[in-house]
Amino acid sequence: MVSPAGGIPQTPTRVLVIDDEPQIVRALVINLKARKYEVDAAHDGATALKLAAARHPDVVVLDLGLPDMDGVEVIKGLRGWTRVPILVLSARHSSDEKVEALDAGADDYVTKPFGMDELLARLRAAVRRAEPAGGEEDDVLVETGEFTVDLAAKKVHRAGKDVRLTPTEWHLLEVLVRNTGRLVSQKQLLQEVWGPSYGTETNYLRVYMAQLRRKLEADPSHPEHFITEPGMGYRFER
Amino acid sequence: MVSPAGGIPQTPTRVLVIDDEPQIVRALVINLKARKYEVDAAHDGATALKLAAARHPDVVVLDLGLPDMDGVEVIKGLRGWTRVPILVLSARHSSDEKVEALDAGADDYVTKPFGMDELLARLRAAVRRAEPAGGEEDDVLVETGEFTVDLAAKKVHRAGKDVRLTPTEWHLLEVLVRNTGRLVSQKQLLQEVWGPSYGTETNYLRVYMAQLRRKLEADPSHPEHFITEPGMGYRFER
DNA sequence: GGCGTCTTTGACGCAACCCTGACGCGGTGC
DNA sequence: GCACCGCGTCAGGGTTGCGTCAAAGACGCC
Repeated sequence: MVSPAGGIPQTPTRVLVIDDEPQIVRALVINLKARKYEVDAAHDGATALKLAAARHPDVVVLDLGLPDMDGVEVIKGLRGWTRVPILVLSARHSSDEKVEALDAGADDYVTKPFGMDELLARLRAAVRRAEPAGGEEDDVLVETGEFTVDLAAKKVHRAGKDVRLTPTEWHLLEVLVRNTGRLVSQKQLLQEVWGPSYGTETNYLRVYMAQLRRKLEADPSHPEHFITEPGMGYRFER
Repeated sequence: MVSPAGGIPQTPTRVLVIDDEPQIVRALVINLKARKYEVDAAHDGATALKLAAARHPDVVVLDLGLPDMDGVEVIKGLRGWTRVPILVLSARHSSDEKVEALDAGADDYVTKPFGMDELLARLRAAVRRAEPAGGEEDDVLVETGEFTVDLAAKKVHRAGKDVRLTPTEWHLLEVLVRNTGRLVSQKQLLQEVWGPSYGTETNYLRVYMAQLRRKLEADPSHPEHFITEPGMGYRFER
């Protein structure tokens, strides 16, 4: 229900469908594309392995009954180099087959005929748990010429040292940095930092903007990064 | 059949079984213990949530039909603070139920009656993929100028000797070290160490941080590694 | 059943943070 | 040219949060 971790526009999830029955592939592709997945399809194991290597899918849906090789071999082939979630489809209900596939490295096993809703739900579950735990750590680093803001670690670095910020200072900085280059209205700042019932206490802003500038700007009285837009709000520029 | 990933003598995998039918619980417990799993059992949702918080299982087996609360609520209760794999058991075959449980955060869904072999295979799959990705051995040893933390062996070494830590002290240290350099909020620390229902008892933190510092810092009253960020949380620095 | 260890709880001093009010300055509009 | 409004700056005081210590309660072990 919620887009994972942050409001960044997510790149679409890439699915690799491996099945030799055209009607199943068609049904899957239609349903997946309707839900904004990006879909590749393969009809045999060899192509599947090549496609997986080339496209690096986020999740694999694999039918065990392939013309050219055993499905379990495909699983092992994938597991040799990737931990991508593998969702196995199969007509076989036998317990042994399931155990074999799962122990070879499959993540889930669905027997045909399957309900599309259930399959999609299992797919969502597989993708969800493959998401990185907490640490993204890549783009959370915002740098300017004078200081660096690490949004994940909640750290500010400047001139080789860590800068100590109070909770309110940090909160204010965070809102501004998350809107780098954009104007943030005074009301929005007040409500995000001090709570929804605040909206007019612009003196708070003045005091705390001054603190931020004093701690981060080279020349606090002539700010280059924390820009005042008179009557409107503030803007953070890198 | 194979001890998961690596030759390190593994601590046993801890399973939490939640089911109100005694015979199912018995069957599961017997089979799991025979395979060297460590097993806890709960017969209702409330005890289950408490047990999960207290014992931190590596995987949860959850029957949706509980006497005191909806199984989906148990899933949500767990997902509020942990990503532990959840394997759902249910007598319901309905597709909607499956979708609801999976989307609430379950990892797998098995309908009763189930084959024990299959269940165990699915359990192995769930535990396997929850393991940390390939890069072990990098972070299991964290060294500072004064002491060394071995996350795998659960040991702390300092000045040529092992430092004795109580379970709570260790748990707190572990959370901090796994987030080296990052700020960890008081709420997150409390919930990870004491359980999801704790979030405001910051006095616990104060007491245990003091213990850690006394045991590990050169000058406990001027800590260099366990840094307080007033009003926000704590941070471990190497 | 007694003992030791670990956890929880309370009280106290101190430092840090947040709020508040006063003042000066520059720009805008009348 | 003057008054007004919005912004930046500074310093003081109330409040909160943190570190420390000590003692009681809970738990497991022998």
